[in-house]
Amino acid sequence: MQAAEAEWTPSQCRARDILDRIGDKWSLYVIATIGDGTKRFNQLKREIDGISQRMLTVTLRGLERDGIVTRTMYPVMPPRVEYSLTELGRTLLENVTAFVLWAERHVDEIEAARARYDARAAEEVEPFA
Amino acid sequence: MQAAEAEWTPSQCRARDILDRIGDKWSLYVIATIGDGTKRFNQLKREIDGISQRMLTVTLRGLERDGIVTRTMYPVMPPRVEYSLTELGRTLLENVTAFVLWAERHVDEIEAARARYDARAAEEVEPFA
DNA sequence: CTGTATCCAAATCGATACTG
DNA sequence: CAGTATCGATTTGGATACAG
Repeated sequence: MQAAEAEWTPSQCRARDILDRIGDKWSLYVIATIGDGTKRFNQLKREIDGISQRMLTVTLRGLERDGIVTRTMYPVMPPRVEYSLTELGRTLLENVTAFVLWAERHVDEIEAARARYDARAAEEVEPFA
Repeated sequence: MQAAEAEWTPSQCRARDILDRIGDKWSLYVIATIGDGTKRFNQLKREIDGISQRMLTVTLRGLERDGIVTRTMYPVMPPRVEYSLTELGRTLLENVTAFVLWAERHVDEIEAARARYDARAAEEVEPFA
């Protein structure tokens, strides 16, 4: 397709499906919320605003499959399951944290940019109303 | 909503909608593909594998609105439009790049983890087949 | 070339009910 | 408590047609 394209692009490399996974709706939050510690299922559910039981399960399974999260089940009643990051997961956590910090640092700047953009768009519709 | 929640979690902070934006399907690739340079619309479309015209437009508008991408239009025929990162966008690019590099560095490890997980899952269905 | 508009298919997601 | 199963609503996204 892009045989003439000598340059490397992220969307064409082998890491694509890994990037896609992290780019899903919840993985980033799950990783950030587990953090350095150990968390139980419902604890995560409470702390991640808006996530449904289903999506937490699906996301955790995906991260477990990728070797980013470990799942430890204690065969007691009621069941107790603990999640924490693997060593690999903790290297990813550094990136996630950097990213969250970036967002925090620039939240005002971005909201201002949005306001400017929206005002500009409204103006173009009604220039001098 | 979460007034009783004293603890800070990334999913409840003001940066939430910013993180959500970057976590969409294409933003990361668009940012990485524009990179330090300047790219035209169809150039991006060619280099980002699998993106449709519609989604490239939608993603670029979102990034432009957030002040991450600038759009420069030359009023010629045929139209020529160039996209590049703003200063803010370039600070984000650093995070994106770190993230892409992380994925590249660990792609083998993750694929191995996936294979292990899948083998394990198959085993549990047919323990000694 | 760089879009916008419309329509439709598919994936995603949340609510609910149920299980060990 | 920690899930699984199912279903319907919503969202997303691709294909197509068309415009400046």
